[in-house]
Amino acid sequence: MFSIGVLSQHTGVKVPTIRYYEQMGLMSSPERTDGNQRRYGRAERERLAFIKHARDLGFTIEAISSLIELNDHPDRSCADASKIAADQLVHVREKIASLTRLEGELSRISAGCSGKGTAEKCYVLASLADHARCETDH
Amino acid sequence: MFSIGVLSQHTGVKVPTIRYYEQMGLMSSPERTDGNQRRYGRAERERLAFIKHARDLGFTIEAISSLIELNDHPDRSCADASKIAADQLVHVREKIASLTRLEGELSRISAGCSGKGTAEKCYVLASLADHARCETDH
DNA sequence: CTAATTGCTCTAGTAACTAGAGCTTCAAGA
DNA sequence: TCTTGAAGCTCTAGTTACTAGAGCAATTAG
Repeated sequence: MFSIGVLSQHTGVKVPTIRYYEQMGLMSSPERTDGNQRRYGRAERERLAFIKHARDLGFTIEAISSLIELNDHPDRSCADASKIAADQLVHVREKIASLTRLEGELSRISAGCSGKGTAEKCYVLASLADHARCETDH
Repeated sequence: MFSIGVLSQHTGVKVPTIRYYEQMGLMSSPERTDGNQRRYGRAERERLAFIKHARDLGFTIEAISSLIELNDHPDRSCADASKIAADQLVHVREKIASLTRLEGELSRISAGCSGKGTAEKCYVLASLADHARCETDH
């Protein structure tokens, strides 16, 4: 059994974040010492690693709740897990596409200004003021 | 002079968002009717269009404040505006890079599961439980 | 003149934490 | 055994950029 600080070091999840996950119901309430401090075991470390990995992949807390629920019931169909992962993939791809459009516009705007002139003739400011200068929708 | 609803329609910025921008100091307090309703003119519409365009490009409210400040002082150097745009470009590129890494991992994980088996053997769940299965850092 | 629409302010909620106050417990050395 | 400093506890509030809702007042079209 180890303390929340040790669990934090093992998993790379900050101490307040672990307590936050407990509050949100992602982690169940652990055992406590007589002095009311949390004590964790191997199972909890694995669950937290699962959560961290999913968060790193951009899953929401809500999605992770569903994934954990499934993980705790090995006999159920994994259709939901499959769908959650597929949805997240779509979400990430949409974000990449949208950011890539922004990147094009921004690099054009940024390249147009050396930063050595005055605000009056600044290409950055002029571009922001006049949407018609843009090449793509956004 | 037109109302906040008309300004909203002209710019595509929602009414509560316009009031929020005013509260945040991005928009200055407009004239009011005797009945205390906001009335806007051409200059305000242009400023709001500027703000919307910058928000669409992902600039923060704080960055937009600086950009507006510069826009209001045509004689100043545009070095700050240039830097803000360049920083934002870097930020967007970093995000794209990070999301692209996620996309690779997620598509691998998602492809490994048809959704037709049980949770026990689910590749999605197994992948989340075991970071060692991943090919890249994240 | 009336009714429907729009506007007003204020508070609280969203996601996923993070920071801080003020207090208690633990662990290791003297 | 005592002490002291680190770590832990709970609770509240702050972060970003809005969004939703309550309860009321003003405007405008017919």
